[in-house]
Amino acid sequence: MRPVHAQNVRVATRGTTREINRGIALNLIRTNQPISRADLARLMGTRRGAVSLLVNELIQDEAVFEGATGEAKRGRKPTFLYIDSRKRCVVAVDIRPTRTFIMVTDLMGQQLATVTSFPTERDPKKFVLDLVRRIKAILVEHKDLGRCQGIGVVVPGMVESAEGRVLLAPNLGWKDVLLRGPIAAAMKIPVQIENSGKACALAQLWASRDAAAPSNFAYVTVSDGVGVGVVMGNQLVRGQHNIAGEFGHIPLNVDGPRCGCGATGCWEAYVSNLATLSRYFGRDLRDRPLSADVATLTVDDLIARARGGDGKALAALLSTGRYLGLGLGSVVNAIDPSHVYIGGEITAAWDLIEATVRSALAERALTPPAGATPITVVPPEQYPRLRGAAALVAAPSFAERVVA
Amino acid sequence: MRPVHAQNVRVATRGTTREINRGIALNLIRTNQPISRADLARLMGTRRGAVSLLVNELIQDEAVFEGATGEAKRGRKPTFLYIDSRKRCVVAVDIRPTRTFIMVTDLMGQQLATVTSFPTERDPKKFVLDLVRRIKAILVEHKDLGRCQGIGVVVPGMVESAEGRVLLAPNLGWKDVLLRGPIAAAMKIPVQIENSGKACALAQLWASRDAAAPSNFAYVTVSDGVGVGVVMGNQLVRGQHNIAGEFGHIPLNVDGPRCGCGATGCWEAYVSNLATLSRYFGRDLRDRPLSADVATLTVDDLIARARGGDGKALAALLSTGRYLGLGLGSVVNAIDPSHVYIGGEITAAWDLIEATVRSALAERALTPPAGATPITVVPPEQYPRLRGAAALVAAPSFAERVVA
DNA sequence: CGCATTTGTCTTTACCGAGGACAATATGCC
DNA sequence: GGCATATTGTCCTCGGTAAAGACAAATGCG
Repeated sequence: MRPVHAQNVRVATRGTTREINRGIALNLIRTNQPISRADLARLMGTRRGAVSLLVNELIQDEAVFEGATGEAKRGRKPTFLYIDSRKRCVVAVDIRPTRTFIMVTDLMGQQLATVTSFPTERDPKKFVLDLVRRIKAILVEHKDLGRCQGIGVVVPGMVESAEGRVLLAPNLGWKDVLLRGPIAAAMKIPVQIENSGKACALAQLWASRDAAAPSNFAYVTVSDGVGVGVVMGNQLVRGQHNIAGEFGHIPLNVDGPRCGCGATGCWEAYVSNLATLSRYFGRDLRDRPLSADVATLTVDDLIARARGGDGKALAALLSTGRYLGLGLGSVVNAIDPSHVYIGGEITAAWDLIEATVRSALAERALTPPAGATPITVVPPEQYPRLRGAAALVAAPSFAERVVA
Repeated sequence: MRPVHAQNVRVATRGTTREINRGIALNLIRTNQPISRADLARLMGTRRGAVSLLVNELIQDEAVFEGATGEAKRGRKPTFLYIDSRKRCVVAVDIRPTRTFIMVTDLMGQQLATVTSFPTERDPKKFVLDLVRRIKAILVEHKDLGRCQGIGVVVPGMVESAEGRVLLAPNLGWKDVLLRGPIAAAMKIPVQIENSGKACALAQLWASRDAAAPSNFAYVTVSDGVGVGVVMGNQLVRGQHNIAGEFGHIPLNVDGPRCGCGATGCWEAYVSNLATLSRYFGRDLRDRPLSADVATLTVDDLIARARGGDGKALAALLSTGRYLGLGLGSVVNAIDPSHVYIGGEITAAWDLIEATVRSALAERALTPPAGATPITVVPPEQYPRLRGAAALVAAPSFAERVVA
């Protein structure tokens, strides 16, 4: 139920029907490829004749191509249709406090080359120069991947979309950094910047291949910070300033520890990697200088120690698990998702902490079904952030027309 | 950006263009009435001929009627079009812990008769009998209002939409109460049940008459409990189980006071009317038995005492104001609304607490613009809950067709 | 009264899906 | 191999719709 306003309206014209169906056909090919015209017609509930015209238009535009003929039990063999991602690629960039990662994918988000990484230069100007140089090198090296359609960049912080500006990324030490312009100018390719949580949610949304996939979900990334991407009604929630989903800075306790954002007792201050490690060492690691052993220990190491019998390590993880569950309670109560995805280093210890997380969530959820909201862990090997960065570029070309 | 799935798809047919434009025309008439066909054509950016056909169809269906001819500087005078709400009415019901309110409106949500109220019967079965009897009496008394199109009921609690079941309304003492079926069966009229916060948000959404009105906002009702209705992209956010927006049970402090929902430190436990009064009296009013003076004091009385110079009363209100602002910080961080509406008894003291609320909000908001999110107070005299109940019935008939 | 202006209707044209016919292609049974 | 059957993809006609513009009706002004 959505009211229509004068300035919003996009009146349907003679071509609107075609436009809508073209988008539907393209997306059904994307999610069901390989698929024949006849099957497409069945999925769409329309005539083969109509579908043929749509498909031929898509082929003309090089959005789709005809591949091999498929097999059929009886009758004429079908011609399979595929999204045409030949000779095109997308560069995905994941900026993280210590290292930055680059991956090349096709328009479907499939990885085309090995992931490379380099230390993150903290000075924004130097960083951009460094990044551009490395992307150019990769594209020259992989000329076979075709023309680069765009660059998607994810950042652990708040991003303003219109200008591609990083408003605030405490863990990077960036504030009000204009990223898109410089990169786009140097590369002469469209560039998209987005918060990592939102990008992961977008990738998850676009990875779904059937209607059974959740259409209301939250994607929670737990790393140096906590980012949450929210999808409602198959749409990424951005909010007024593109900073919706900052559940990481909703309090567990307003009288709690100070957080990098300036407030106190944020969820992030309880469950970030630094918070987990701080609990293990029994002191706040933000207080510098760090001793050498402390500085190099990672959450992965901590998990290894916990598995190796280190009781203190396990206790720190379980404590994080409990806070993670309590915060998930806030997410569930606020948006009532059908599913929650969790990414980040802590997921490697999921078998150790799941029960704790679940019971803490159930404590705060308002109804038993909400407390039992399914949780899926996304392992780092799937590169959720980089897939999200790729989706920033690839997804819009499949975007549905918004009516009215 | 929204992917299309096989089972979701609604392929555009020959009639889809018309269907879309019919909806647009109907909504433009609603938000701009009185309006002529020619003006409508200009708003829609289409030809008068096309609009005429649409409008005549709407007139045929009795959705729109031709009223008086308007004035024009030169040329032929236009025929004004209006939404046809003649001989139709909607019954709005607001169930609250102590009293239940009934109002009769037209399809535009305009009040048609005086608001009546009666004590809320706590036993659901008896309540339904009582309510049905009273609604029937009102409809008999006001035969001139025309045929009742439906009954909208708002409840301070979580509502399951499919069956019209109240899942949990702690302040009413209701749990898993089937409301819609019994009322609909007795009245033989469609009945809609909804959470009061969601309904208020819906009414606010539908009351907007131009595109400048916020399309992302939160409506916070602070009374016996705290309800929040969230609108994103001109659409009410319901979530998977229709319990999205329960910010009232997001913690300010997980180690805080016990809340009616079973958890601890919920926002509601800090800012509900009972919490405010408890602070004033210096003890938890949920602990019975109540002494006579305590039981009858309302928040309105407390505000009067504060204005009369009662320092303790003012302190209690300011304390509530601070917690209100901290909780609003969570709302702002989670959904980044362009606007926040606040309703409830506490709004009568807005001039006393606004500064406190705003500074607490700014403390927790992540960016200065987010901290400065506009807040509008909706006074009780506008009957926001009853307008929301009416919108439950009236809004769907103007609902936009959802494509794909 | 004649002219300009505006409204609302009507006619023609073009676009597109619905429906169905049809050729091409493949399998299985005789 | 020949024939019936099934399936795919194309083609043609029909009906619904907006686009474009002509036109009559209504109104004010000189």
